[in-house]
Amino acid sequence: MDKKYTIKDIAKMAGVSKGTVDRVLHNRGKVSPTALEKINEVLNVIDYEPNLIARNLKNTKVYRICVLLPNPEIDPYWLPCVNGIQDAITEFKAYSVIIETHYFNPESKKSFLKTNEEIIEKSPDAVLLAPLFHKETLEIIKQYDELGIMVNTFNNQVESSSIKSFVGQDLYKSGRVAASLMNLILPKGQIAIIHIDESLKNAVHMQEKEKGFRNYFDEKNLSDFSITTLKLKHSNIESKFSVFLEENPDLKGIFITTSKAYQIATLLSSLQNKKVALIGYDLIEKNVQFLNTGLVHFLIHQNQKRQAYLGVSTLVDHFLFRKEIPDTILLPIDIINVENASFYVS
Amino acid sequence: MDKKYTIKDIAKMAGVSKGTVDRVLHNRGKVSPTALEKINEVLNVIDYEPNLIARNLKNTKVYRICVLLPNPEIDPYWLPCVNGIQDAITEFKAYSVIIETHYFNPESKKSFLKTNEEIIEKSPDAVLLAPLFHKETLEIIKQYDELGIMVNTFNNQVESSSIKSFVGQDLYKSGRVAASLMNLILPKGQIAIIHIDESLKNAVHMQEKEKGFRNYFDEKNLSDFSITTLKLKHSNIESKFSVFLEENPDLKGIFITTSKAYQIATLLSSLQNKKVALIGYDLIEKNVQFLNTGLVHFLIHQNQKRQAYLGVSTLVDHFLFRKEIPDTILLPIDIINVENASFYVS
DNA sequence: TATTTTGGTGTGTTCGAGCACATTTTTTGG
DNA sequence: CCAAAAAATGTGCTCGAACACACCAAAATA
Repeated sequence: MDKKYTIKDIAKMAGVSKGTVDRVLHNRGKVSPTALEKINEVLNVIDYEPNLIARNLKNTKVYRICVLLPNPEIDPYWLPCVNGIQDAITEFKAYSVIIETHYFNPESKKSFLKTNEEIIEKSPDAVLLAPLFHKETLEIIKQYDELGIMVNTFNNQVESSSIKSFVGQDLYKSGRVAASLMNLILPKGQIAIIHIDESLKNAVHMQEKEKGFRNYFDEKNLSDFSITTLKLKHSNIESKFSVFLEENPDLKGIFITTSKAYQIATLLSSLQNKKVALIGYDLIEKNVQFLNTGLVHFLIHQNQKRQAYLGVSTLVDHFLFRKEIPDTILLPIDIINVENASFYVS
Repeated sequence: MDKKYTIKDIAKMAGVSKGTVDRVLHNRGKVSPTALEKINEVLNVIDYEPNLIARNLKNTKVYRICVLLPNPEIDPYWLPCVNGIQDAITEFKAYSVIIETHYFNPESKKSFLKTNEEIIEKSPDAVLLAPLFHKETLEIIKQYDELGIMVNTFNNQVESSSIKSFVGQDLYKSGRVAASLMNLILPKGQIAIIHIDESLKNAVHMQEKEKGFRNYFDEKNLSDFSITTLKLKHSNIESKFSVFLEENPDLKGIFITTSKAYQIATLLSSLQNKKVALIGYDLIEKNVQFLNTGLVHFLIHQNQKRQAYLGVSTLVDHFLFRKEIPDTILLPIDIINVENASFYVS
């Protein structure tokens, strides 16, 4: 159990050459029954594990992994992902992999398609993408599939047999988690679900969260609550939200399904006498600030950094160390309040 | 940026031999200023990263890492740690490391010392230990230090310059997290902090949590709360706790500082009309069951599995890949309720 | 019987870093 | 100026797996 055996050791023990052992280990045939038996006997006794380091040294192929995600300068939501990818690049720079990041404009399907064309030009071994646009994603996945390029996704789930793996969160469940926390803060009253988003690209995301949130209250038969949905865009937040507040003076809680909770918190902070429970998503700086001031009660951590990191690292582990790629990696739904936030912000 | 450069490439570019490049890279001296300059010029232009795989291949030393922790058959609290170590063993079995687990009886200082002697016999390169007994730990750490054996710790923090690293949680902060959740569940009333433990070995653990818990309420000047501490042992839980309940009929919440919340929950479940908020530690099966039935409101996840895994993996990364070992790894204080529990139980 | 085809086996080289040692060049001192 | 010492540089081997290829036998074919 102590020693690490090598092919040479096995060869010596079985009284054959390392070439024969190698043929047995890889079922390459051309081995006599006598030799096969002798080698198998040895293999049954010892616990042979091929040295991964030596195995890889011979492999001079440089694997190329392209990551495709929205430009974080346009939407800072994606900044943590870039950091996660950067971590992976640093970690794996000493190995024969090249990890490249490509940005597209999250407001433009055209940009998404164009960036994919650029990636295909580079003929990578795998791509990791944030498939914001459903229809377009299916189109380009078909192309990748034909070219034999492996496709992994993160953040958004798209059903396709050509997608090898998905890293993300169970959004429905995360809506339920938010609901359970809201239920804890409030004994009863009116709750608003607010979707803040520029385009419809996150529609599925937000809907799943809403479903989970509503389902929690439905299931519990909590008739003391009434739930309203409100859709906002950046351009109309202030006006539309103030109207909503006026029309619903008894509003007790708000669940914001995107990372823009700070925008609602900002508006509420100007109305001193308003006391509304806020639950939102993502540990971006502005949100954490409002967590500290007490205006935001809970944040749900989507851990995009780790999503992106895992998306890349499973690919690297696959190419370099022949590890299996899991179909789905669902990250835990971390509950964050002011007391434990500091351990999650990297 | 694309190609991975090798020492041979650098040698060719600088017009010298790979031996000279090697001497420059390792400051081994015996290099003329002319050669040094030529090589440095090349190094400034390209981005050389030595191939970790090749570097390690030459290193035939088999590193031995011994892990020392309480026998999980005596205290199942340690079962997740064993799983974490098992994960590490599986992951690293193809590398030149041997990871061994040694158990001691958590009730016996003698057993702790004896197991340490056994480990010293094996002359490992590093040990990872759960330092349950403070005084004894300092003793044996001295021995390890003299033998040049690296010592890392997890679960319990012990201050010593001879300890290279600690993986665990900020217990004070975790007490505060528990308090913040309790404060959310209860508007006011009496709260009990219950320590359930057979021996005093976890005294520091429990005290720190209590400190954090009390500090939260002190800081907020929440005079609507009164906090009592109760110490229990397995043998007297039932009797002592029922007496306590009778004497404190207005008890509204209980914070259990160990993983034994299920024991309190069991007792409370027999008293139907009692409605007390329970917050405890650790996602052991019985605790999660009570989370599901609603008797336990929150659990704080100490993530022992990951603690143990990280304790081992940082050592392996250090020996094999020359990674730095961080002084302290503080895992996040995960807040668990019935809705997100399933993502954390491994 | 001579020659090709197989089946079975062992040998040798490669990967990149690291280091020991051999070789060449330069410097020093008598 | 030459020998010896010192400095600088290059060569060659090693690690373990993987695979190409060389080799030798026995069997199949001409």
